[in-house]
Amino acid sequence: MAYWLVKSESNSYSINDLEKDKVTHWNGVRNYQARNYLRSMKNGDLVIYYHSVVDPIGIVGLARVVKEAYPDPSQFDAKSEYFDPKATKENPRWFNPDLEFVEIFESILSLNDVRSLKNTDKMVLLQRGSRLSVQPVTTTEFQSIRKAADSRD
DNA sequence: GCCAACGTTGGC
DNA sequence: GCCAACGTTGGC
Repeated sequence: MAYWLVKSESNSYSINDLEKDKVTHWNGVRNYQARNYLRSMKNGDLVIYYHSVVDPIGIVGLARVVKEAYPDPSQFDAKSEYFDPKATKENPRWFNPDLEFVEIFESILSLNDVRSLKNTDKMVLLQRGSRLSVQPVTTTEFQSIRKAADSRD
């Protein structure tokens, strides 16, 4: 099993929205590296949910992969902001998995909180200039975050 | 609001 | 295929 991290702005799709929806198609990503990670996700992988840009910024909870990547329908929709004229149904460009809600942490782990944990110094999230909205997370990184979240209730 | 960092585009 | 210009991301 692998671990991942996804970013979302809480005013567009927060973890509370995911809790309400139970499952969502993680679509609208238009970056090739992020897409490649999305296509690598396997059923059962755990996904750290991160709220970016909008305060409070930080890690807010967990999701799980429940359906492996399939074509993002919005790429074919000329009315969608995610429309891609170069994508065809025979040769789609963008693929996304379904994620289901797992849990909301007792409190948000800020970037500084994450920095202060053991084994997180190599996390993609903390690297200078890192803008990827889908990132791989190692087992040790995940365990540090899991432990920090559990010690806060 | 600033701006560093990065990705994408397009002229050549 | 290079690379300058531009647009976007995202923390502060």
